[in-house]
Amino acid sequence: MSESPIESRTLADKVCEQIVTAIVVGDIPPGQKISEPELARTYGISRGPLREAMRRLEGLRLIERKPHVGARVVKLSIKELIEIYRVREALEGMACRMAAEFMTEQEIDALRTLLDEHERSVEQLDGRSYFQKEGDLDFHYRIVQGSKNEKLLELLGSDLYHLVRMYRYQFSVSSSRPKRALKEHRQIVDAIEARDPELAEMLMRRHISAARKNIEAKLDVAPHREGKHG
Amino acid sequence: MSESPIESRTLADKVCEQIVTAIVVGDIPPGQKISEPELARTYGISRGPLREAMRRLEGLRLIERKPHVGARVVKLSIKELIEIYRVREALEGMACRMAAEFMTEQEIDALRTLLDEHERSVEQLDGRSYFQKEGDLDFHYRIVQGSKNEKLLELLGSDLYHLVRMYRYQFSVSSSRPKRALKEHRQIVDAIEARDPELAEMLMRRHISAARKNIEAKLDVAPHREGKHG
DNA sequence: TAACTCAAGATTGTCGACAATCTTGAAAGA
DNA sequence: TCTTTCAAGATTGTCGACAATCTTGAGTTA
Repeated sequence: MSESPIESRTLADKVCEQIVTAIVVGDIPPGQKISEPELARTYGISRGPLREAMRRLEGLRLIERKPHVGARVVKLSIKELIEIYRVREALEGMACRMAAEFMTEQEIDALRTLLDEHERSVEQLDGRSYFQKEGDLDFHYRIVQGSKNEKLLELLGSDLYHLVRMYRYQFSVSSSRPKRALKEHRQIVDAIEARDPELAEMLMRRHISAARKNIEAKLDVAPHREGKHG
Repeated sequence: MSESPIESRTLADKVCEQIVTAIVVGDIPPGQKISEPELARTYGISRGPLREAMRRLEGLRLIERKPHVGARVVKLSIKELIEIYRVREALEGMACRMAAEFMTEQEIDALRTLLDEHERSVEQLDGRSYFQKEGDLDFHYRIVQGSKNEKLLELLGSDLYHLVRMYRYQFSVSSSRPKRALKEHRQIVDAIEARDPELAEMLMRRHISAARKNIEAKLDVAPHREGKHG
């Protein structure tokens, strides 16, 4: 099945992946204008595949293009971050509901194992490094997988995933209360294991909603106004 | 501001729009393999912009590409249709909740006017033509706009919109009970006007969930199995 | 007869060059 | 001095051609 490391991935795909990482971790800063010939030289390819990669980045909402003007890396705003949390609340709530129906026992066990690892990580490292970044995303990603709904996986796992990572890296937004978050994660797994879709959805929505409100409070954002300048 | 009919839309954009319509209404049938040189000749452009357009179609999930093999129009399946309804239930539910908070009085009035038009359409045409296709989408689209959440608008209005239209055209899926649907629409607007987010979300979710269950029952789909051959 | 090999054809991926558009900086005029 | 105009430069959009890969059909062999 997966023994042949299919190198038939096209140049555009590989370069796209590299640029995604470069943007997410901040090597290419937000707001930066992107010069096609320059980037093409940087990655040693022609403008053709580079433009294909950029079109894909546009689909991921990581860059914005204007005809005859050029492309620039999106600049993150608090407003958009809040909006994304609303979307996640809706989508991941539904995913959690369906995970309570369709997740297999093995997947649930693996989820518990993951939470045990997180607990050790929280205790040892005072909850700084892993858990707050990729680890938390791991948990959420697995639940989305457990929903067995490929559309949800596409939207959350492919479209929003990179943006969420970008925010975490650049704004250092993270649960800021790892132990509380971990406890909520355990409650969610309990609900899934109990095959209680209603409860599972409610807990996930509260979990994400709490994170959003935490950010709103921290950054003193009036939630009912549309702050144009972040 | 908006007096100059900016024709600076690129070739790829215009052709992309044409191909979207061609796919949605079935001029290019599902499963059809797409030949780049042929399509390029058809629309009188070169392969360069055509490939850009196709990359965009891929982002809209209207075609699927495999490296070195080619692209083909997605073939719709009942399974995917059901999945989309789940996504819509989650996303439009949230949109409706937020619309109850942020929609302006003018927008609510316009929504009522739209429903009046729908009612006439339902009475006169026995609910066949307009209401069952674009009209219903109008209603849902306006509520998403009313949420004032641009991410929701992106996901529902740009990404899922064309797929939903495609299903409507090709499977003739429509509420099949226009009067019932219209009544539910009115209830939703009532909740929005009453500024009751909880109720608004619940009604919208029930509205979409009912449509999904209706399809499942009609097409005799076991909702808990993953039917591979649609 | 069935399965395998391989070569011809077609298709996609990639490249470099030209044309159209936008941005800039300086020069001219009020 | 400030505003306007315009031309040079750079950047993006478009095109045609070449290279790499896949698909196909015929031919060969067990």
